[in-house]
Amino acid sequence: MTVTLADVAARARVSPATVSRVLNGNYPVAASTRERVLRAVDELDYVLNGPASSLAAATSDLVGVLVNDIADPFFGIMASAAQGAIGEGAAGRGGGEKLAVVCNTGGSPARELTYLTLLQRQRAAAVILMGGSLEDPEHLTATAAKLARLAEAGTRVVLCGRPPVPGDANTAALVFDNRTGARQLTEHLLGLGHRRIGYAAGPADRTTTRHRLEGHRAALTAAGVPEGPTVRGAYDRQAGYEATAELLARDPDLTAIVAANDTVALGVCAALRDRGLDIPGDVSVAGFDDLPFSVDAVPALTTVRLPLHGAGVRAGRLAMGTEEPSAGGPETVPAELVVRGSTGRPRG
Amino acid sequence: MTVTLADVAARARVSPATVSRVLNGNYPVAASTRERVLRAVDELDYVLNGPASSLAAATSDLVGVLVNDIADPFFGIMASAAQGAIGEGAAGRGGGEKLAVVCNTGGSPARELTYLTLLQRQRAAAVILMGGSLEDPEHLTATAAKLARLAEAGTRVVLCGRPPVPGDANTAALVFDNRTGARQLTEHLLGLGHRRIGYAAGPADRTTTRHRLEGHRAALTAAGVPEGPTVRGAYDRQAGYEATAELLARDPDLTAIVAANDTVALGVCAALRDRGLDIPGDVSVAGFDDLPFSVDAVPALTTVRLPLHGAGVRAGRLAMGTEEPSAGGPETVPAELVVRGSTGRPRG
DNA sequence: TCCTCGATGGAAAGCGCTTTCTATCGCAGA
DNA sequence: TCTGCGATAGAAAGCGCTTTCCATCGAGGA
Repeated sequence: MTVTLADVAARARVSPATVSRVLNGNYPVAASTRERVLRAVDELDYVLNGPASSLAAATSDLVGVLVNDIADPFFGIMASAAQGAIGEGAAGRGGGEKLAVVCNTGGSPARELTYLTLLQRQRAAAVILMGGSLEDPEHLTATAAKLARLAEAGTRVVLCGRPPVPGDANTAALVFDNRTGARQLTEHLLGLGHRRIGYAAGPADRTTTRHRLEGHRAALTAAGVPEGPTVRGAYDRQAGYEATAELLARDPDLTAIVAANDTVALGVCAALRDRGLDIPGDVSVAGFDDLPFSVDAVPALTTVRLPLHGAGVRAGRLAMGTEEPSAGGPETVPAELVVRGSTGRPRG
Repeated sequence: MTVTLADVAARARVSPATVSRVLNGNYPVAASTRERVLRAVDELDYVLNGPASSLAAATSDLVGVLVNDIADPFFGIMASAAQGAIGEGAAGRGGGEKLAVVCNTGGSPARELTYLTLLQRQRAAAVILMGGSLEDPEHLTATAAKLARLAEAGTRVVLCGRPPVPGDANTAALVFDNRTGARQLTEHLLGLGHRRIGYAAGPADRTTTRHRLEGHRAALTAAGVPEGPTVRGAYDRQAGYEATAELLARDPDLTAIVAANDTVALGVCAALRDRGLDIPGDVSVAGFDDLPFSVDAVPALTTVRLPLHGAGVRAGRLAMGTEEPSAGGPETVPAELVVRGSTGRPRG
């Protein structure tokens, strides 16, 4: 029925061992033999049995990329970059063809753990966790334990945009400098003269949410400006829309609103427009991430750029083992303020 | 070192066979025994060896979802929906925990084939191909052959947003009604009085591009209106930006531009704005897909809505086998015209 | 000319699980 | 009390590959 290694061996008049060696290319095989084997493979249209191979070799070519929301370009861009890096890495070396797959956790801790277990089952070669995580102690512990087991079993673990597990200095980690980015953004607003700034935050208990909020507050504190209203919501446009109403209700004299990210900012803009408020004339708006559509908003969004593509590539290479993690703990991915039309001086 | 089935069996004082049966739940095991086994599993923190299991059972729990561009929400939304459906399907049944993974082909035929092979290696339970495909005869043949082999090996194949392979009536297929959607869109423009309509098309040789263009032309032909300029480009914002310059150069009196999709439309809008043209006062703009950000464009984009989420869910269920494909060939997913502010009557 | 070593190829022992095929046990029917 | 059957559990044979020994064959070196 299905063609096996043995069939190929028989056709090429060699032993199964030789076929295996030709396919894996990690053992000297005479050129003529190799060619004969490859021809047989071709003629029989043979495809290696992955499970059998993984079982015998005790490794697999699967690389898992866990993301919080695959429908969000923030993750899409990083995942795409990582997948690209993993693909080209494979092309570079001889037989290391890796299957990079992305798994969508939907931000659910349970699904995250499930995927991690499934990946562990598959004896994945590497796992990349992208994006902030829930700050629930229980989940953190469970995740840390899972990652430790994975690492122990030989799976390379890479954290990308998620703080490193405390006490575990040896898994590669890329952390986004959300704090500094957020701080610069608020400083920019402060510099323009804003003193009443609302904040449309992301979901509670998420590292990304917390870090951005901390940066925001740090800027405020440093400038001696009192903190304005803050409301929390999901990382989507509707949350931004709703947050705006709430923010304005709490302080009708707001002159600026900082959003958890660009998507939320879009919702904020929509809400403002619907109330007949001008951006940035009446209220300035700022986002975060600098996703592709941000420049197309009207007015274009002031935001903080994160080198998502670059981070994804780096994560992919770390996962492939083609690049080594930096020696001194987690690497910081810098954030860069991008000023556009959605922020301006407050009226008055 | 690593815990195996045998270890669990020893601890629970049963045979490996029994442990396997408890884990797979497809054979009667006395409640007391089952409990003892489960406790042992828990105590030893046992995780099934996927490759071994797949090898012995000749099946795996992997479901591959191939998309053209994971950074594009068009695919992100569908993939997310499919993954959700596959996850919940697993929760519903007893042990059918499936690992839905998305693979990013980047629109490259070669990568598509590579992923298909890799999935075939893994003896994937199902494969979902999302989005239009390249219309190169050679690639079509190769893909069809690959899919046939997969199906033959027991992998369920689902096409979502891609035309069915000719001559293969038995793989499940969901086809988007791009033609009708595009036609309605252009009819809408025609109804508003537009007679000089430019078209910013997607990449050549792609089914999606062709179908949308055909619908557009059909509307034009039916109305006896001559076709305006058409330029092709990628499915991204920059392509739209550049296409606009070209379109306007070819016909400075254009009163409307139809874009291949919403992302391209955003680029068109940006280009128009940069030239000081009003939308829709000077030029009307229309997109396709109705991605989430379309409503946030200013003015909000007139577009054609495709039920991406629903299609993704359906594809996921077909892949799981929890829903049967419709009997009479491929299912058509309807497109719906959504009129918003970016289209209006031409001046004069 | 004999021996040693490098280059190749084969034999065979698993990798950890699933799944027949059997064996056992207890109880209902006769 | 004996037979038979349903319900469980175990034994053992692989699933298709990788990889560690070994065996073989020439070609130099002594």
